[in-house]
Amino acid sequence: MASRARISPPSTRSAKARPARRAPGRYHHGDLRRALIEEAVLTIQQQGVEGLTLRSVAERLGVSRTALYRHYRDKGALLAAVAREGFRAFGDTLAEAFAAPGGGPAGFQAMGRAYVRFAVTHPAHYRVMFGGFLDACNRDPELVAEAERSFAALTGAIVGLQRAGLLCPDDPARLARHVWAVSHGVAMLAIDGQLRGADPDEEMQYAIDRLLTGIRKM
Amino acid sequence: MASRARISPPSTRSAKARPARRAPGRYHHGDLRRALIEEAVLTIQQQGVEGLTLRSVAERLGVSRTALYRHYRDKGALLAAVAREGFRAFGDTLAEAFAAPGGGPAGFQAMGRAYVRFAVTHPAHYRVMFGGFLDACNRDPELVAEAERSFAALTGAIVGLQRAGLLCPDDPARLARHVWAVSHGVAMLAIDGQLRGADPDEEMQYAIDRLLTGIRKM
DNA sequence: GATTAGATGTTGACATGGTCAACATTCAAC
DNA sequence: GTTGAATGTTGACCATGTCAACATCTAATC
Repeated sequence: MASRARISPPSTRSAKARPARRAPGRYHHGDLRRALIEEAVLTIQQQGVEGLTLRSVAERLGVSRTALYRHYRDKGALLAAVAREGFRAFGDTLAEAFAAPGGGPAGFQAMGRAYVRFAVTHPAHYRVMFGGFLDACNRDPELVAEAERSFAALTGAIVGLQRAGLLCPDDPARLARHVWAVSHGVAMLAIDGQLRGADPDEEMQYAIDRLLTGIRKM
Repeated sequence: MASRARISPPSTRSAKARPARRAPGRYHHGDLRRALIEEAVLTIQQQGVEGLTLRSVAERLGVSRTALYRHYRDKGALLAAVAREGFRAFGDTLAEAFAAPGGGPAGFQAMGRAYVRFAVTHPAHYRVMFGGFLDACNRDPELVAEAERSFAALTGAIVGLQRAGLLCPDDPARLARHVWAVSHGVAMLAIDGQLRGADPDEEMQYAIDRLLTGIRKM
């Protein structure tokens, strides 16, 4: 049950999960690499990806504006790091949600709910992960690998249900793309505030039900 | 069958749909307001929304960098205009697709296909429309009205199918949100190039089929 | 046709932001 | 302690959005 990756691991930091500023009087920060990601995430949550500036991140961490370049090639690399961390936590979340009820149909549904819940809980990560802010050059292999792992979790669950005779026998990859599209659609609308007041959790539960049984009148 | 709004009306321009540059020697452009939108769309298609700069748009139109401000309050207003035009064409496209086969189930399916086709054909518009690039302040009433009209086209189609006893009797607005989420998910994955080589049209047709009948084994 | 007000477009300037080059400080291994 | 690598700083440059002041054109009026 222990997760492999937590986005904000419980640490000695304040309850607000504020990234560590450099201790006063010290020249080195200590863990600037990590603090940069955390502060970037915070900023994105507050002001959106477009509102993210390296200078404000540096200032908030009490560090000069170019200190970042010792750890990331450029702004895109920082965003890629955010995305990579996001995919790692995302994959873990999906896998855990599926495994918790012992897999099977309950696990499948739990995974769907966890998908949207992750997006709503970590909109900054989700937006960077899927918002197309990453240049092709910034899609480092590690990032792609993490993304593949997330997708594999979904495909695996589908294959399991098919073996149990609970899902139609279409190509698992095809089914997975469809399930992903549905989840992605709900997630995007939810974090873009376009659900017209509907509750994201309930919206996704409805989507899962309709996903399984369809909307045609029986 | 005549559409109320075409995104690129057939005009005297070249086949490349290049927006008109200012005629050499002339002080006024003639229709800068419209040319700005077209050039913005072109740029977004080529370089993404983040790659859009007012200066390059102006330069491409052979106009000074601040000429834009005689027609739009700021960059956001230009994007809002792009979105508004997009929603107008989008609503028309959906309505036409539904009406062409005489409505009913065939119209519903056609509308779904048209949804994704629009996104794939006009990714720049679609991204601006749904990508969250519009500030709340830029959501002018006209834009919201056009968006509502698009959504109403979908809801209307659903109500029709319900009356014909072809769809489950859930709240039409709820059903519409679900159908929209599915379509939006496929569309976003398609224009983000995340369909792993799958054909968007076929992907959407599959989604429609599963949307109607579900993925559970019969 | 001359006048003139409003529409349209231009130039110069400024603030913000990403990034590079050169330099400073600290840490860690010897 | 010495020293090379890691880490951080300062100054500068360029691109971009935007404002203020000015220039030019169009169209309506006399």
